[in-house]
Amino acid sequence: MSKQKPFRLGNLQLAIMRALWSGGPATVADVQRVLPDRALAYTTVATMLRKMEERGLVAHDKHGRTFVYRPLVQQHDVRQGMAGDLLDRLFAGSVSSLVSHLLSDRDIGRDELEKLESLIADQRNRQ
Amino acid sequence: MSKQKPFRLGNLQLAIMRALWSGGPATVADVQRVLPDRALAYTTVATMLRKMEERGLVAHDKHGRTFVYRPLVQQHDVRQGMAGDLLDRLFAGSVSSLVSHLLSDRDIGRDELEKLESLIADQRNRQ
DNA sequence: ACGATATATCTACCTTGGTAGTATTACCTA
DNA sequence: TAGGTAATACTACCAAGGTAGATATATCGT
Repeated sequence: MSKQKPFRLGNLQLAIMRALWSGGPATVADVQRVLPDRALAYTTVATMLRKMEERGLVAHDKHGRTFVYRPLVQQHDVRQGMAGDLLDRLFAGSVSSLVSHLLSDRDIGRDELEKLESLIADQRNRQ
Repeated sequence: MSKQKPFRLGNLQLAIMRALWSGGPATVADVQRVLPDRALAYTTVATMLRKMEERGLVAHDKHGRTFVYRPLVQQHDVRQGMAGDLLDRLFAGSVSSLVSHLLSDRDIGRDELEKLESLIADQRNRQ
């Protein structure tokens, strides 16, 4: 578990990964269409996907002459990497400190709170 | 509260901010000396501090002809900004989802768990 | 068969973080 | 007062994220 380097993804790269994770393999046009609000040029998306392929984040298969991209890294790993990175760099590894900041800044619903409670209860039983 | 743009700080910038937050106002030499392991050239630190001043992250006063830098942004705000940013970009705002990833990836001590519990209890009572 | 459209490739540019060398200037000390 | 030291200023460079234009090419509908 947990030894890949910490996946420092930019905003656009993350948006693209999200699109691929949730929507499955997609062409450049697909990704462009699904990208939220941001009206990006087709070539911008194409260029970004090419750069991401170089970095090993995605891969493509050819359907006819069209590239169909798919994610190579899993959402879980990216989440793990980036969250752990932030935790260490900004909160010295203290989860409670991180959560404390989040709770004080945001409105958290009752259901979220309940989920948190049961997460912690589970963790307790596990130790 | 919470409307400043999301403070995207790099690694070195964060390290420098941490030094200023915890050690108080400092000269370039101070910061260089205190920076962990990384043996950076004096001018590297100086350049970074100048760039950070342009961005409004720090400011300096003159003691004689020596610059003494101090933080302009608070640790709390940076934490808030970066944590909230990550939360939205990667976990669709779900704190429980973030915590779930963190708990499954790391060894959390009993004391941390207890702090988390009481944080959540407090939040419950507040609603 | 032809033209419009979709697709991919290539190239270029800007910004920011990061790193540092060189040059200049002020200051202190012998 | 001359020379070393420490500080700032200036400039340059690289990598990566992001953005897109221009160009070439394939494909599809009429």
